[in-house]
Amino acid sequence: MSTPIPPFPRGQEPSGAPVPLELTVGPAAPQLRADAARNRARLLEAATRLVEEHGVANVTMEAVAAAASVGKGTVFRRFGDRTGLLMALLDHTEQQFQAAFLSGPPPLGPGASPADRLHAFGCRVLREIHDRLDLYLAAEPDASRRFSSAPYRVRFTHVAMLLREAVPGADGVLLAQTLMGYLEPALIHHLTRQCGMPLERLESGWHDLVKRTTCPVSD
Amino acid sequence: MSTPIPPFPRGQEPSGAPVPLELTVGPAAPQLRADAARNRARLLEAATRLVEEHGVANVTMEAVAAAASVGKGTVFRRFGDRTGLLMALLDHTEQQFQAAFLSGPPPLGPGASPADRLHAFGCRVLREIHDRLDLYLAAEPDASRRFSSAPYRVRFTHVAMLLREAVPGADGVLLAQTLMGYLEPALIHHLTRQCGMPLERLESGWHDLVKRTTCPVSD
DNA sequence: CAATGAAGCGGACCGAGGTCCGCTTGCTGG
DNA sequence: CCAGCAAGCGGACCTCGGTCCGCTTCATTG
Repeated sequence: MSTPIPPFPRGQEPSGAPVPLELTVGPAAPQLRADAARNRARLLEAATRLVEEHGVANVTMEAVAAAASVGKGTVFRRFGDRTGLLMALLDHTEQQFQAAFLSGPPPLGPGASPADRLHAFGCRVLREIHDRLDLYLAAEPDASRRFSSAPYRVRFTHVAMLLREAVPGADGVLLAQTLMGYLEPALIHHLTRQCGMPLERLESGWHDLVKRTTCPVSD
Repeated sequence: MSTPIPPFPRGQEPSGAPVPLELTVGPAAPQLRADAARNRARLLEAATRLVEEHGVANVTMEAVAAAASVGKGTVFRRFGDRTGLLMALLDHTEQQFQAAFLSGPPPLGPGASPADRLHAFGCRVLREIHDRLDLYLAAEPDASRRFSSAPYRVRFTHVAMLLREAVPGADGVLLAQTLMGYLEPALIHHLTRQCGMPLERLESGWHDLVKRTTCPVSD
């Protein structure tokens, strides 16, 4: 039961504010000191290289630290934990994706009908995760944080909003969680790699799911 | 890439047969030697006690071994890993539940309509998981095995069967995975504990989801 | 009942994630 | 330019899950 927030390791954090440090998408980066920013960049570069050389499963935190010529403690200070580091590797893509569905052109962005946006959203996520499946699997936070991570919350909120618009009477939050569940990396892994399904089938499944979800239901 | 099957630690396993060792529901228990069976029982008893005394999060494998007066290696030999041990703690309940929906009285068991059985199934699972949430959370296997565990497969197969019956035209497998996703311990944890939703709302959500899923959809 | 070998046992050992804390360094205000 | 100090650093250290392998014990067979 210790404070789970890594950015302020020694003293108490200044106030009750969470100060998300590793925002992974967010407006105000915490304004790193010059050397810290340099180390952060070196770590991300080293991690990227190691991941593509040895596969994410064989990349240890110590190895990343060594490859970046940095102490192990520095990695944890910067990224909190392994999940944080791996999520940071996905951050750039994530930001582009968020921009696309928040303010990009339709059908993903505003301008199309909510249903159409949902259809586009799922397909985009399916493809994105499918393309970098190992990384997404490894970056998956543990159960208790799965739903609190910044990227998840943004996606979830978006889906919930579209759903409320498309099917006003329903419990948008629960339906949104259900739809989000279909897009879990672990499920995509299971269906494509363990069951051998082609991605197209998952896409059809998504379209079907959206249709069923957005169709009005009696009672 | 070593053999992930723990029951045959030294030599090669006799054939290609998986021989599930920790069946966690299954017909033929592997016929343990007398001392092994005794140790298994002691371990389960010790684990149960430690879990209710200190909470599952604070129970280490070494502590369980010590409490059962057994070597640490024995715990791993018997249960494979921590997840295996925790799943074994849920096994008894799981078997009862399986019996109930496979051959018990309606609406859970055969005799009711597939839709009614689905409704009953979800509510039962929600309540069961809700009642022992911490244990279910801790016993959740890692992503790559979530869908391969015996209990999951049994439940999933059941749901898929009911769905194929209730809505013949659809992709039963994908719909079943979607419904199963709604019953994930991690999601139930998030909604009830982190969002503060009452269980009744989750149940309503399940009913709604089943309705939408089983309603015929055009095109 | 004795021999035999497979199943089981235990605890030393290992690797990796994560923490701690004394030292260093880049910023800032005087 | 200097002093002060918070931010940052690094690597020893800890914990815990998981493995290994030589020894023991149970069951079986003749």
